[in-house]
Amino acid sequence: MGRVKLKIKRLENSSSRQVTYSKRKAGILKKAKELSILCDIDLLLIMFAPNAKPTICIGDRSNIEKVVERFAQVSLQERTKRKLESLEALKKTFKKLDHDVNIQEFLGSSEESVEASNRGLTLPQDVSMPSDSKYSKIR
Amino acid sequence: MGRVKLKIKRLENSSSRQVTYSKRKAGILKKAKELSILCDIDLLLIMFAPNAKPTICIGDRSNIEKVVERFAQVSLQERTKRKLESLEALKKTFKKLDHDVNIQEFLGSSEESVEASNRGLTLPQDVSMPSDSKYSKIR
DNA sequence: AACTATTTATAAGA
DNA sequence: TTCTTATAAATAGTT
Repeated sequence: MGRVKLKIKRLENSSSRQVTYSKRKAGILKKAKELSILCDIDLLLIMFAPNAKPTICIGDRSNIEKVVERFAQVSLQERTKRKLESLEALKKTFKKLDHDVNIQEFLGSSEESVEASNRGLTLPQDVSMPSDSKYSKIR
Repeated sequence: MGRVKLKIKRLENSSSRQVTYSKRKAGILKKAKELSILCDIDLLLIMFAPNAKPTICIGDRSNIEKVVERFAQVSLQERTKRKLESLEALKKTFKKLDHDVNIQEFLGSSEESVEASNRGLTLPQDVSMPSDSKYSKIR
């Protein structure tokens, strides 16, 4: 939205990146809060901008620890599956809602991974954290 | 957006709540992904709808465990502060972007809590989880 | 699942 | 940073 259509790729100009972050952060916080109220859901949104304090938003239904606990209850395999499902949903959304398609490069192809996940196979190494580990432990 | 302006309160009709959740979930996932790409930030969004599988979205910059770990690194006091800051930002946003004000009831008054948090005092009981606890432990 | 009238978010500019 | 405004995008109710 705005005077021109924005290409969805990293904004290279540092100051416009900052300005865009401020505006869009406010927008997504609003959306998150509205969604949690309208649809009565638990929700957690965390944003870590470089050189900035983290921004944390939770739904009205619960406190942040409860949401993190619920997340921790989700098994590694399940988490991977959910992430891939969201990716698939995103692809659909970008196809439907966008006139443009250039963001789809970022989404990549994950059909194989989804299948693998459904069979419980070939989980990527970089998400192989046991579901009962201490998240606070630095690796 | 839409034919009429929606009041931001729990949708009591179960089926319209479902429909709204589907639509807005897709919208916020898209927003989250765009923000993470445009502004190059770590981001985690989790939504738990009743009777539905959790929806998980992460930014392009990192894997989900990294984001949770970073969150775990944030101290209890800091987390409380960040949440309250987001609340304040939300209030501003709703004042600016909305013509309506009825959501502000939900946001409540937290100025006192922010001050208390700044002094490191009177943290609410319901967020009093030690930062080094295991999140996976059920309470 | 689609459509479309409207509201809402936001990119650029002041 | 804050406000304004033109325009793009999201979405509520409808089909």
